Order: sequence, then C-alpha cells, then structure tokens
Amino acid sequence: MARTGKTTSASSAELRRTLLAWYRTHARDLPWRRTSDPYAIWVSEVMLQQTQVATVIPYFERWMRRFPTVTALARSRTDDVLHAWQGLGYYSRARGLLEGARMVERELGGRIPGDVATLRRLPGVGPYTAGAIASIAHGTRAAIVDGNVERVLCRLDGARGDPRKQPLKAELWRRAEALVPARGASTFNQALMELGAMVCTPKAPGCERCPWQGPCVARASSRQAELPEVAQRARPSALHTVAALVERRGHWLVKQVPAGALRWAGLWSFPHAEIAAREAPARALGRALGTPVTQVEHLRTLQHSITRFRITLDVYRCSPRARPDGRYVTPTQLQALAMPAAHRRIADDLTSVGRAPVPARAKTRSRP
DNA sequence: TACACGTGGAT
DNA sequence: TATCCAAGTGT
Repeated sequence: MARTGKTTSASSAELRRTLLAWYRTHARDLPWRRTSDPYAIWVSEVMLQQTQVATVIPYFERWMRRFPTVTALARSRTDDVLHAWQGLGYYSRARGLLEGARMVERELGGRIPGDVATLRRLPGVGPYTAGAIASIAHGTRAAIVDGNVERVLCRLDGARGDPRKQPLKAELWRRAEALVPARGASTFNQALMELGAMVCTPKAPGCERCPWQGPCVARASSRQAELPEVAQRARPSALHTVAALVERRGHWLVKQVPAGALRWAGLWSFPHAEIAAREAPARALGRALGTPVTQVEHLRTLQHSITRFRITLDVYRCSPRARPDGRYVTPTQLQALAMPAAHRRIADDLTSVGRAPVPARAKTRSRP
C-alpha cells in the first residue's frame, strides 16, 4: 500500500491487538450482535446497506418478529415483505432477500452458506455482504470493506486516490484480507467497522480516542479531513410532480408500480406524474390518471428526495372524467399496502383523519 | 465504469 | 437550508 507519511507502520498483529482491546470496551449493543443466527445476520447486513444503524434497528426487530426464520420468509408473499420494508428505501433489497430465502430453501437445504462464493449467488449479496455474513455469522476468515473500513484504512495508510475506484479499491481489499485474523474474523470485522462508525468518522474524527492513532498516517500528517479522497457526488436535480387523490364512496384510487419498474417496483402509490415547468396541473393529473380531470383542488405540497432528485410533490384532489387506471381501496386496505415514503405520508393523512386533509389554500381553478 | 436505486439523520 | 452520506449492489 502506498504510504506518503514517514510513520513506521505497525504490524498486523499489533493492529489487531489494539483494535480488539478497544472494541471490547466500546462495542455498541446492537440487536444483531445478540445473535449468531446466520439468517438474522443476513437480514441485518442487507438492511444496513447504505442505511444508518439507528434507522435499521426498529425495522430489524419488526422483521425478525414477522419473518423469524429463512423458512418463514421464503413462504411469505412479496406484498408482505415490501410492506415490512416500507420506508427503508432501496426496495430491491427486500425483493432480493425474499428471492434469496427461497433459493436457500430450494437449493441450499435451508442453510445459509458460510463461504463467500456461495453467498455471492444470493441476490443483493455483493462482496461486502458476502464477507460480512461469512465472517460474522459463520466465523469464516473473510475480509470486508464497507464505507467505514474504507475510511479507516485510507487514513491509516494515508492512501491517495478514490477508494471506490481501481486501483485503490483492490488495494483496500488486499489490506483488509491481510488484516483479518484466521480465528475471530467476526469480532475483528465488526471492530473495524465500529471504529469507522464511532471514532474514525467522516467529519471530526475522534483521533484522541483512537486505538490506531499511533500508526495512523493521516493523523501524523494532519490529513484526516482530506482522506479518503471520495469523488463528490452529482448534485440532485429538481423535479416537480403531482399526485392525484381520487375518492369514490369512501375508497381511494391507487396504482401498483409495475414489477419491472426501476423505482418502487411492486409498491403502491397514488397516481402521479411529472409536471413540466409551465404545465397546468390538470394536464399532468390527467396523464397520471389516464383520463382527463374535471375538477382540481390543491391539497398540499410535499418535499422529498430520492437518490438524485429533489422532488416537489403537489397533491390534488380531483375528479376523473372517465374510469381512471388503478384500483379503489378502503382506508383500511390503504394501511396494508406498501407505499413509498412520500405517498405513505399522504395515505396516513387520509386514514388518520378519516378524510382528505384540509386544503392548503383556496381552491385552484378547475380545468375541464 | 458510471449510474441508478430511497430515505432520513446529522451538521 | 443545503449538503453530505449511511454496514452496497446490479446493470
């Protein structure tokens, strides 16, 4: 590994020893650390992909109650699985977990594999997750490199370059592999991530509390803030959308996002469409419904953002001229559907009050 | 490789 | 308020 600092590098044995000593007294008590059930570890690792620990905890606990075993999950329906995932985002993770559970039941005798190569066959299990399940659930000597490990190792070694790209990416994996002990890979890997999460944080790292402050090249050269050299992400672009609230005899109109859709596949939402800069809302609403609307009343505006869009969502109560696309459901049924977060907010509004929310302002013009 | 995927917490 | 970004993976 390229080192630019003059600090003498510590041996792997010394790094392990000091890290594990630190971890013994600083490990957080997390739900998935109270079990060695490979299924639970698998669920937690998938939930934790790009998602903060605090967000995951309640989802994990609910999930384990609802789908306690891989067998239980394998026998569940996509709708229920997505509902349990509702609000967590990256919904392909939930579908992958379900597919993977069925694969485990069908092809792997109901047992979650302990080796990286077999784990990689499961949908949604990439290099990180395979290493995590292998090591944490089975004690297999497997390396992991996640965002935490990446940051810790880049700083430790003073590594230049983008850790998400070659060649540094491969170098970090080799470094992690050299560091994992033959025995105790589970604890070691968790300790390494914990260090990144609790001490070697992206901003304002707690170097004075760090067990690796001695050998750390970044600290020695005061470059903690510059490392790792992650590429800055693209600015999210603005997007304006409208959603149609259509009520008929106490039922609300919803649509299911097609299974093959890129986003929100299989989830339910209120009919919605993108609206152009100077386009009349009624026109966009007509597009969302598949039929022109005769009356339009603005109810509220929501802001949300997804991956690369910052979305303004204007919600309108409206009346379609003809039979619109979609399905009418009762408020109770609405509760049971898996919806994207923004639409879930609208639905909860509807069901908690028992009626449509109060209009934000006076009625907007109606456009036949 | 470069994007695309969701959401909410933290600063 | 704006931006960053969190136990990544799939295409």
